[in-house]
Amino acid sequence: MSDQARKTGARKTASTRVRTRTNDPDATKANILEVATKEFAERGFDGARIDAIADRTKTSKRMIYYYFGHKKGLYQAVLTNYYIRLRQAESEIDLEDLSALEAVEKLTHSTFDYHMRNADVVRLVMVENIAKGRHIDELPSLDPISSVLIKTLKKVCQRGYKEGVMRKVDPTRLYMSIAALCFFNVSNRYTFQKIFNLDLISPRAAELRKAEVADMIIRYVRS
Amino acid sequence: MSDQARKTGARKTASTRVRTRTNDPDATKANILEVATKEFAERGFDGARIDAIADRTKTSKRMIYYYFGHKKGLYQAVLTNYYIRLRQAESEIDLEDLSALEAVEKLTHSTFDYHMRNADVVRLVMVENIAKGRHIDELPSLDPISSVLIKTLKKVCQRGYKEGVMRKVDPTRLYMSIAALCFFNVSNRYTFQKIFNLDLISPRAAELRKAEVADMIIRYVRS
DNA sequence: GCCAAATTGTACGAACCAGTGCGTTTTTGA
DNA sequence: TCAAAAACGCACTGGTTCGTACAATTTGGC
Repeated sequence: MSDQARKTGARKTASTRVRTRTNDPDATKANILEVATKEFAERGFDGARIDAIADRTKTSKRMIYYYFGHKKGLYQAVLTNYYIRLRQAESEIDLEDLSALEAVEKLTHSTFDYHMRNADVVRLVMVENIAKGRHIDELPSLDPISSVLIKTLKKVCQRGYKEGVMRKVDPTRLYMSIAALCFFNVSNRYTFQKIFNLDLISPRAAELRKAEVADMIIRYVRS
Repeated sequence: MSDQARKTGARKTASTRVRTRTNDPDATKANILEVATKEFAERGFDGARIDAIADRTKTSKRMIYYYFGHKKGLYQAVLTNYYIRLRQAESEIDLEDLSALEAVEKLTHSTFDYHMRNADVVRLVMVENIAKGRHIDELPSLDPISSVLIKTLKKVCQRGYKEGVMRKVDPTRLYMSIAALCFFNVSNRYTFQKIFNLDLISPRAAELRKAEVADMIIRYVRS
């Protein structure tokens, strides 16, 4: 884990120094973020309790305010942190060595698995959308364009089109469809299960649905 | 509007009597529900403020508690009310006179439009899923099975299969896919727009996406 | 070793908010 | 007409929760 490296280490200003300290701000911050992520994902922005976060942290409430200023600042830090992790996960998907259709299938499978495994990320996104994106809008750092994933997918789409196995499809909109199908399974779990009495959680049901989603995407893109 | 009828009228016990009254509990309740729906959809369960609801109501906070007991009770009433309206909207879709594929297409279009037009309903569902369905679980009245929509869709699927124009597909899972694609556009509007810089709201973009979604569904079901 | 700056702990305050006590008006049924 | 029940309004409270004042400790540079 790169968290470990961060804990005993590097500052932005003096990046290679290694220190052992009892006051360890980076570790403390990381610890707070981890706990806060769970709390915000679990209860939403307004439902989240700073005291509850503080209790589960190795440190105190005072530190939360020291490092993150306000509840909103903490939440925004959680969001930023989540996007960093998401990009990492995305960039780890290797589609180069596959045929175009196989690449689309693998991407769909990976996206599905990622959403299933990271329900708290899905919930965070829901929370932010309920807030109408007002927190994420204030974050200057995330430049909207630089999504590695879309670039990769674009290449795949172009390759598939040239080889004649795929129709011409817009990569961003294709990804939106993939994301929609993968996201829904996690995001709408509780209501859909209640209303339609359908298992969405068990590993077996998940595998079945994953295949179904991939099938749907493949049928959509192939010529 | 049937609200108007309700305002000047009928009780469960004495159903045909017409009264003019200054104390009008049914209108008051309906008014509270309407305002509460907006507030809960806008701010989530924890973010919603009873005082804010009361202010926008024709009546007072005391009345909210008189009729609905607690915040939770009010929220559950809002949920129930929403499901009643949803079923109504569903039952108004007529697929009988269409060919199987046309029926699937029309259902997709209708579902898409419904979600676009009723963003507050979408938000309510998100809110309830953030709450892990704990409120909806306590509602005894909604029997999970009786979804008119699924029954209709089942007939369509069987018809299409017999006629050889459709593959064999499970109607509930098909509806899940339709719902996922339609829901996402509204639910993840803000974050998706921010990250991928994609218009999701304008009528033109909506029409385009609607056609795309329907296309995807049709390609999935046809043989 | 010593000082300024960076960290951390404790206890508290002020605002906010769900929910209520109590009194008043309106309606219903006889 | 009258009493009981239902519908309504005002003002308040008790608990919760974000955020902070203040004091104490630790660290890095000299």
